[in-house]
Amino acid sequence: MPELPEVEILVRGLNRSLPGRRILSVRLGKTDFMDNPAAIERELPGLKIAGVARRGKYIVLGLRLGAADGDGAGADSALVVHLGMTGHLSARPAGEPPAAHTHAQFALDDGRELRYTDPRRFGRILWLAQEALPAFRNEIGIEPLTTSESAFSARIAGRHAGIKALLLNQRVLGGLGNIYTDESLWRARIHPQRLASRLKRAEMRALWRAIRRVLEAAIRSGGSTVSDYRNADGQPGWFQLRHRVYQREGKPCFRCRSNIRRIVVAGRSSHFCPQCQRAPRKRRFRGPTS
DNA sequence: CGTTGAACCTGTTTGC
DNA sequence: TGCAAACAGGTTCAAC
Repeated sequence: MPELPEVEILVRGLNRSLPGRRILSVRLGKTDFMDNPAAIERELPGLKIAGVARRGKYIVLGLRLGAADGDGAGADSALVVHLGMTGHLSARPAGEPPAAHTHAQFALDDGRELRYTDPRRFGRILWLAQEALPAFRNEIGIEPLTTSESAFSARIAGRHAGIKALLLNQRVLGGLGNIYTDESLWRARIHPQRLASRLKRAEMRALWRAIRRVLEAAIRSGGSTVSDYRNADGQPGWFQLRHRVYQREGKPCFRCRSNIRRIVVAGRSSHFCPQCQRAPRKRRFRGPTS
């Protein structure tokens, strides 16, 4: 469910009610997707949630030992959550029966429980001490919404790799997934199989602008709900109604009415307009020619 | 460096 | 109707 816009909307929602709450106790279910479940059970009880932030697709709950109320700055440690494909995080009344596949429950001091639910368990949960936070943040690439175009170019230009693979690489750019990669490439009129090193300067600029505009528009629409995404209040997003290519195979392009196609690029379903997004001359990895 | 395919796990949709 | 295959918002790792 989760790419940058969905995580951002969720983080904003969590930030409306979590800061200042204290974690009373922890209950874990299946823990095979957690880095160190014992540390989570040991460290979290008694800590206060200072604030909720986002880094790429990760949710970072800043935790603090002290009694001083928080503005989110200066956390002593953090609970870091990645939603994978099907993860959900929400605060529910403690008396409410947990949804199926709820694997973590954090009892709060206001009668609610912060619950993590994830049928496929492709998500990730870890606890990081303050000293480990900078290294964690550095593993993730630039933030699309708060970084300059020149920083983006520096990370992309000249690299001998497919542009789709680069945009999906979280060490290059933090937050883009399959939906927003396809949507951005369509807006920039760049074929997903193009090589980054072959992009012209104008194309790089168009791509950067497309990424930012798509992400900002998606956030304004509350994110995309393709199947089961819900925000902190349990509400779906609406940006899926504005998708131009994602899951629109065989439907007409919004610009030229050509039929949208779907091929596999970088191991992922990739949707594009064959007319607006011209294929590179030398197609990579073709079968024998006839 | 780069690419591909498989693996991780469950649920839903599609096809025969 | 029933069962199998395909597919899914993500990441990681082995192999080449």
